[in-house]
Amino acid sequence: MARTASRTARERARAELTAEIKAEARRQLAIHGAQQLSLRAVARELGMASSAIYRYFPSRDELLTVLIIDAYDSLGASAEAAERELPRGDIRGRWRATCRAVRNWALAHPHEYALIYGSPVPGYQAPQATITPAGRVALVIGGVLADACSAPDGNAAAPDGKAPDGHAAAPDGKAPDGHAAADRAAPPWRTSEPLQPTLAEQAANVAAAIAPGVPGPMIARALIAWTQLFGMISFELFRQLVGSVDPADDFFAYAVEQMADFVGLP
Amino acid sequence: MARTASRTARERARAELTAEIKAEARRQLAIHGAQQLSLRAVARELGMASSAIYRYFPSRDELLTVLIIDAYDSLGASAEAAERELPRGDIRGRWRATCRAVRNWALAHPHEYALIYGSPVPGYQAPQATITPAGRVALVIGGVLADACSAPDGNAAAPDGKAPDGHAAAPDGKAPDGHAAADRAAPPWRTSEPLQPTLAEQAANVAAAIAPGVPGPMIARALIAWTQLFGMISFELFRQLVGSVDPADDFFAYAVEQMADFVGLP
DNA sequence: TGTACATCAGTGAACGCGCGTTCACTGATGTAC
DNA sequence: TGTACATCAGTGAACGCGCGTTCACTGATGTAC
Repeated sequence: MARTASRTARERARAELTAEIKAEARRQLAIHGAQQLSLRAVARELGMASSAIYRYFPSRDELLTVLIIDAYDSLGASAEAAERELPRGDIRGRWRATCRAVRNWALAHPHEYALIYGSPVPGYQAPQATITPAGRVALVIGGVLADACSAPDGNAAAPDGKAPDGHAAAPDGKAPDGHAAADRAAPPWRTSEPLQPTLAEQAANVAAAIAPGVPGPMIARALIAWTQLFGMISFELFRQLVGSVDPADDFFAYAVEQMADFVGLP
Repeated sequence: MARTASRTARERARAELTAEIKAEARRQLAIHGAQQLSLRAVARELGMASSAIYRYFPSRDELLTVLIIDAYDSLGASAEAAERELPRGDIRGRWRATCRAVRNWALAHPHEYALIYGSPVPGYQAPQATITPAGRVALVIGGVLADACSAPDGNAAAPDGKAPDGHAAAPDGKAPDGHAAADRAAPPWRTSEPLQPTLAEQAANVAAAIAPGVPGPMIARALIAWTQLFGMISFELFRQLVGSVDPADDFFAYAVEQMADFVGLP
């Protein structure tokens, strides 16, 4: 008992310092960018010898990798938490919440966003360990798409047996939030041209990985919306919208609804 | 005469070396990225003393600025050249050509693309001189939008007096390239909700700057397509599509057509 | 055309700096008996 | 509970490196008369 207590005491000290190093590294990131992340500067700021960092991270690149994984996980957790709060049947609400969570996280952590979605650090090869955390947001979106397809106005029953709430068509043929009911009657991806073979195969692979049961054209449109979402956020963060739609709040909200329509979400 | 000749001789030598320095700097950019761009390395590679560079560029940041301006100009010139080749009436062809030119340029000059559309270099503030070249592609797109609105199936006469060629509706109610004629009868931005006040104002400003006469909702949709285009290219270049739609050629072509429909181009 | 002078390109040494990483070391913390 | 030993965190000096920028200089090119 005393043994485990003291062992965990040392381990806890270690965990705390590891966290402090990461926190300071993130702070440096915010000031100087990923490529200038300096172990010496981190150590200096923490009041310890630069060589001490090597007790916690074997090299600068390892520290960078951990920061990348943490960033993906932090973003993924935000998106998951936001999406989880909505009733399963509120497909559009879940889409909206996910998009907003991504943007809010990006605005709150601009340099961590740049670290994972900006230009890659030259000479740095992202290791295997980043793949799973990098996919978390995509998985959330995939779930929304899958539920959209298996919802009552789709082609199968909702998996959780709940009816989608708050989205019955209004008597004037418009949804309560003002979207054309025609979108619901004939999802856009049903009326557009079929996909080219290569794209169809890629879409099928994506569906198998994150959105089982979702037809190819809807996946293809969702991929367009996906690149739009991150393109818009990147432009906002990297000051490419200054002079046009800056501040971008209204534009963002508009784009999220338009893309929901475009993908064919109810 | 002899005086001007000899003066231009020296000036030409200067111009040539300036170009060589920029070329070598671009090569370094491709290997190490913008932040690691080193005047010493450039000089070394050119076989001259590092101090000699200062006869041509007053500082590292000035060199970076010139590279950025060159990159915007090179991209802009590509887009303009590609778009210019198509008949004015072929709105969708011009849109397509512009999008393709942007992607092709990005694939051919990935590090220059990263320099202008990647994460900003920390501590580097883009000077005034970059603004005009940065807007060239946007101007091309603006022209396409403006012509789309003043075309015969729009609400005014084509400004150059030429009728759009090759885009008469086919008898089956489909356009020759398979897009639903409904798009043409009622452009999507006519049926969607009105814009929020802030967004409407921003759209009006954008229209005034690059696409006179284009209605706000079409501008807003074009801005969505704009961010989609660059988001897609950035994801392709920054290896964010690996595992889904990589290679991205088919996906790109698909997205370009879908976005043309989305914006409401004939 | 020839000479005296001014301009300019390019040199090489030096400045002061920060970096990642290694290494032999000191002390404190934890473990086994 | 106390002692002998092993493990581990943290130190400080040193390694070799590359960087941006300055400066006094040499020699070639251009200019004025």
